[in-house]
Amino acid sequence: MFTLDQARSFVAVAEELHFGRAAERLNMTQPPLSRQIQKLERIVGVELLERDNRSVTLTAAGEAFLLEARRLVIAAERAPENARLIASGQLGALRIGFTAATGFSMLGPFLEQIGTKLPNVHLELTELVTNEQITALIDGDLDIGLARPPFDENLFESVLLLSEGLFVAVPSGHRLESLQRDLQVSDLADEPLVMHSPTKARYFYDLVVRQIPIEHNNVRHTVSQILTMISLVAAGRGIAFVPESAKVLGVEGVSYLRLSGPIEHPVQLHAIWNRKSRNPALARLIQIIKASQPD
Amino acid sequence: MFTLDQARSFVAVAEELHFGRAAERLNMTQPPLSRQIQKLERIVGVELLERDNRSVTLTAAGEAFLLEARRLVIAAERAPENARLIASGQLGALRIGFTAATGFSMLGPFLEQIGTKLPNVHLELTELVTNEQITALIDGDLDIGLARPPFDENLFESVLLLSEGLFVAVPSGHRLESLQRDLQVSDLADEPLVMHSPTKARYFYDLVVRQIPIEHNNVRHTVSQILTMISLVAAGRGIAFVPESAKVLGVEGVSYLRLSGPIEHPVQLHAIWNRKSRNPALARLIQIIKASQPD
DNA sequence: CGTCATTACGGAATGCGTAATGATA
DNA sequence: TATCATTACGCATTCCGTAATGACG
Repeated sequence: MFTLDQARSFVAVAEELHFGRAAERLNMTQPPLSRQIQKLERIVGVELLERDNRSVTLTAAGEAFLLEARRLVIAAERAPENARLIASGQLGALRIGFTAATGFSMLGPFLEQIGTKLPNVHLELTELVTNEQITALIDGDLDIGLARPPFDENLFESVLLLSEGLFVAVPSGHRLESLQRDLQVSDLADEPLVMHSPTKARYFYDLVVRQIPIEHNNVRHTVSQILTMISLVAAGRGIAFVPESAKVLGVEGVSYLRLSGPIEHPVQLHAIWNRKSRNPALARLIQIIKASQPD
Repeated sequence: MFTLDQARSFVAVAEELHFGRAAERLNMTQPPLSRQIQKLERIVGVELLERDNRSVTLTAAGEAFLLEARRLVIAAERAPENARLIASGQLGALRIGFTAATGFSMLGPFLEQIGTKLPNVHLELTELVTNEQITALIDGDLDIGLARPPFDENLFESVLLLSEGLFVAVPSGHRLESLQRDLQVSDLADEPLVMHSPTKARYFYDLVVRQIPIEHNNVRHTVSQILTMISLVAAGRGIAFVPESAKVLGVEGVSYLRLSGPIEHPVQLHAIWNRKSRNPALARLIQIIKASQPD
């Protein structure tokens, strides 16, 4: 097989139609150039140039080969470009997992920021609950997740993106609404509840249970998605504990009441990624996240 | 710039994900392969493979570069193919000149034959009188012509393709037609003539003059193209000397009468080409012509 | 200890540049 | 004789293969 150098040499000679000038252009002397062309012709098995000692001409075969050689040289010169961009994280793909709740608050600005800073990185979005994100991250099916704690510190690194208040969603016109103040835990006794699934929405479940003594008799439904909860609240099936960002869901017939508690913003959202990930675009994204969240 | 060998090496390693097997596939030992990959990575400026001493994995950049490298290697392997085909005359283009008269007899079968034997050679056709063909052949604007003698033997080589009888074209119902036999030169005395141009259709002019004592007073028109002549004959402007193949023109109101002479088939058609031509497709065509016309 | 990639080293091949040769107008 | 491609030759570099080393389960 011939060499890219030979192809480049041939292109130069074919364009100059003069070994001397071509050699100059290639920063070499004529003799080695002459030999390279001869070698190329031997490899291709065809006379590419007609030298009649006064002028150099392309043969018909040479003309065809010139096109191929040029394409080849150009392709070779450009080949590393993408690889370099990908390695620097400026080009590539990021597979982002997010929970339904984040989809309505955090996700938009988050993607906006990535899109601005990494315009050539393709973003692939998947809605997954935290647990699903964890396994996807472990399996390498996801690059980064927007999820709730806790995470295994050995496997994952994370950054706190957002803390927000815990609210109580009630059907519009509910008696609690008329209190006209932040709710206390004691206000909620005996209220029928739409609760989080202790397995699929463990974070919220634990968060709520930690703050409020739940009467399990009051639990009417157990669901895993915020939107489902709120729909059930709207349908008058009970009240539910939701993050402040659930307000933007804009479901009709639901009011949101702040719940007082020991921590002002107990509901946390983290960006989380696998420490083993080798995706350069992720590394880049992490830099960006850390730079904009310096805590 | 990296080497095609390095690209090929990389493709092998990336596909095998194992230096040992890749080396085997490349018919070499591991150490040089390892070095080639390192060198490639240094040139590209990026880590393409992740070696963790138990397994080899592609990095994101390596994955992108693999695609480029594969394309490059394949393109390089195929590049000589067309050049070789062109050099052997099996691919390329032939610019063929022909006279109007040949267009109606010889040209069809001639092209048919080329098309069968050289299916991948593009045929470009131009209608030119012999003189124009000669200059086009000299200028390199034509590869081969179908023309009438004489040719400069120093510049051109030629092969006799066809000899045919000389006929007299007369308006239908002409008195000569009623003779019911081949015409003699003496039959034509005092007939008004549509004659060939001594410059543009020199071959026919000379041919006719050599055989028949032309009374220049009888010459009504001087034209260069057979079809024009016959149209004038049909219009009753006189009689004309034409090759037998003119019959197939099928002009209404014209009859063709054989003219006896010293030579039975005095009208010759040659394939003619420039000895200096370097078009391999022409060389191939000449072989074919000579093989089918062994004289 | 076995596997597999990498480094160390010696010898062969490749490839450059300078000098000489050859061919052509 | 001048120009330009090609061959001759010596030297530096590249690159292979064998052998040794290193990392990891």
